[in-house]
Amino acid sequence: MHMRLEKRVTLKDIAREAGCSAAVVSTVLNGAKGNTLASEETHARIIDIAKKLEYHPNFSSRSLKTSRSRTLGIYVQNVPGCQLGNSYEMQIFRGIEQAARKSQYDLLLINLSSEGVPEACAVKISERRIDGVLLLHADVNAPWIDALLRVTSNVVAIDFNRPKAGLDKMMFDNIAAVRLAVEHLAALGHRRIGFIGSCLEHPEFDSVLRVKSFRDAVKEYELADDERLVFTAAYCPRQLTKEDDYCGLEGYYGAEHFLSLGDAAPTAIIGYNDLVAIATMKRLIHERINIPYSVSVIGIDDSEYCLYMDPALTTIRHPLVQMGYEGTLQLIERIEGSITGPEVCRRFSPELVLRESTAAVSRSMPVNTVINITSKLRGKIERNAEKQK
Amino acid sequence: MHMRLEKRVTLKDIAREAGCSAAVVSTVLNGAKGNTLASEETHARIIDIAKKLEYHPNFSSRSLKTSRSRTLGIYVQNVPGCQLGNSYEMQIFRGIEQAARKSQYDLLLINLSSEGVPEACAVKISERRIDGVLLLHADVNAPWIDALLRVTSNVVAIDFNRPKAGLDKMMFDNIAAVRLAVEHLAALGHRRIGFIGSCLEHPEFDSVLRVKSFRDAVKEYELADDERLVFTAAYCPRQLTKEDDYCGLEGYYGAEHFLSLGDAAPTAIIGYNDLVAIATMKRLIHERINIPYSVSVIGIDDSEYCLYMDPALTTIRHPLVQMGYEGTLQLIERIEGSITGPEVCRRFSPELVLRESTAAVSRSMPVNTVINITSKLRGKIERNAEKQK
DNA sequence: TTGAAAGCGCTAACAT
DNA sequence: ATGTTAGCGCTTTCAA
Repeated sequence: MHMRLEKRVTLKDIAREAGCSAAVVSTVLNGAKGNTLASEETHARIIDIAKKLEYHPNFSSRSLKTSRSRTLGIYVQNVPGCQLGNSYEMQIFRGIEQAARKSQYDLLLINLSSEGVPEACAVKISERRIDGVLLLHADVNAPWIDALLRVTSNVVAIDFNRPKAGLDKMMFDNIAAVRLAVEHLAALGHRRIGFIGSCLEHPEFDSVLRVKSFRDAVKEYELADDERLVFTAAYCPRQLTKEDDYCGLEGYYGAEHFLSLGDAAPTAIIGYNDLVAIATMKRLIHERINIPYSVSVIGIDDSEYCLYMDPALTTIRHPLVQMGYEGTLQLIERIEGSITGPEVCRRFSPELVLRESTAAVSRSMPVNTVINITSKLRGKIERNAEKQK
Repeated sequence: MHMRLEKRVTLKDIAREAGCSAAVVSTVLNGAKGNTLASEETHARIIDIAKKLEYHPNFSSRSLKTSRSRTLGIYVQNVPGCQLGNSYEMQIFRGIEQAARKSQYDLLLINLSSEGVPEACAVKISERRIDGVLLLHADVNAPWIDALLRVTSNVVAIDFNRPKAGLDKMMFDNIAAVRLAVEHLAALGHRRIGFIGSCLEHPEFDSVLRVKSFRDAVKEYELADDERLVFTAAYCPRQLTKEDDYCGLEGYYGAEHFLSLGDAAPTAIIGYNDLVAIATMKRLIHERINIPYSVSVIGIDDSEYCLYMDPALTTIRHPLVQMGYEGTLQLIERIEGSITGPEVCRRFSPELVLRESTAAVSRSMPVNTVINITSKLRGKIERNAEKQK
């Protein structure tokens, strides 16, 4: 019972039914390539019959003929130990799917997480005549990318920030993101803002950029320019590993560091990502420090966890769905040849997501800070509704 | 520059180079179908040349000939408003990917979240000669499923619990999950356990099953059998909507209900899923109730949020990766005809994930319960390591 | 042990 | 306006 072999309807079937040749049917069904080859009448008749017979073109056949497959490959770089990527990727996927559907492309999953061989993309291009590839936070400087680019120029990298020539890139504007966080806190009256960066030996490009942006923003907004307010490996009690980093451990150590500063402690803390900010919050809460009334905390990324924290974490959001969407449209344009120019590199603007972990600077801590949980959940509902568009 | 049209190597190229016909090359490269048709020598030579020329078979061509595509379709049902599905699906995806890779199948994304037409699966089968379909928590009773089953029997539903004939199912053992939660709490000495079920007008099959399982487990473990300890719509101050449910709002109301019970309040609470348990925790924390020393809280599902809660939420885990993996192997066996029997329905066992939100029943609340965050994070690290296998 | 040939379903150049 | 034809790359039967 493994295959129901009822014969599928082909062009020939339609041709027979319509009393014409398969070629006519083909041209009619493919939109007649501009010129109205078939007569009004046959045209209508063929369309009719195709519908009646529930005709679906055989893509293999078409692909064999045209060397195109109307398929986009998705390659997600496996970031070991990173569990948080999940919802990230899914959001980008949503954008990709929307754009692909709109343009009638299908999506082939080339790599998600497994021990995927790096040359997988090139292989799929060869085997399946994939038309192009979407790279999700891939290490664009890996040698296999160059090999891939030698095979095709239909490659778009989504959510990666390293400079790299030869492919289109959809990037998150890290600089603007940090500036937005600083701006938000400054507007709330904070003057001493702490920043917790990555404590890896070789931090990701992203986090380096964020630390730098913070220092710039501090100057721009004329805030306390105190080196102790930037927590990085120098202050970290030990060299962190990748795993520590994915857990946001620097948030823990960073909080302790800031706590040790006494009067010089910041009144607001920016985590270089949400996980760090969350760990920071936990450490502060254990110290019975009220967030946000004693210290404000803000993250970057808007991962799903933010919403379930208590208080819910204010953060800076990537427009991930949009990045997926635009990246896919870009790729399709390349494929269809309407873009032939040099690579484009679009930078997507961050957005402040106001929740409960930031507040105006204040010295008095309210005695009871029971926050109605429904207000928080309401936020999620609205966000969902908006996402459903 | 939209396509590099360097000609791909074909069987013919190899044949020419090897001085034999394409037919021989084909048989050799396809594993010679058991019998050693080609001479030892030509065999080796052909393999060699294929490697040298970096030959990759053209799948379209093969598919055109065989009507098979070595492709599995993935259809993820769009559950409106449900953001939490993300990491769920990704975990199942991982399992699917592993199995598919192992068996050399590729994965086509048929539907993720958009307004995907329900007949999409059947269309892809027709157009792309997809060999089978994986349904992720789809509503198996939707009419389009029947239409699909009329086209193919190569359909496996993953993570769905409604009874349904005609397709293979990989299901989560809800009954065992609830029993496991109860068992864990009972072992900790709890005798009055509260359960918070869904408060929807028409709750999902899952949650109904979980409530029922709870009542059974209460009898089995001879716990306090007090109707007030089962919070469902009857006690809910208002009829909840789907969105409220996805936010776990019943956890909020459930906690209030239990709080109002005074001496009859439970010493431990089970949320019918993690979100509910999380909302319960929040409500209790706002009431300054210590978790786990005054009240234990446990969830079901093991969503990623659990780990970032404070205290980290003890829960019952779905073996999602495994369900994806096994479901895919099952589908492939169907496709390849090694299974022709009636549908199988595998039920996957839950697993207790011990974190910090449950503890032995106690009347004395410790004054200071600062938990070292590193122990918690350590848990994540180990889990990650284990997942990397 | 190897080769010739047919054909999967479609497209596109060319002929009518 | 419509038909004929060749061929995309592969598998597979049958013949040599």
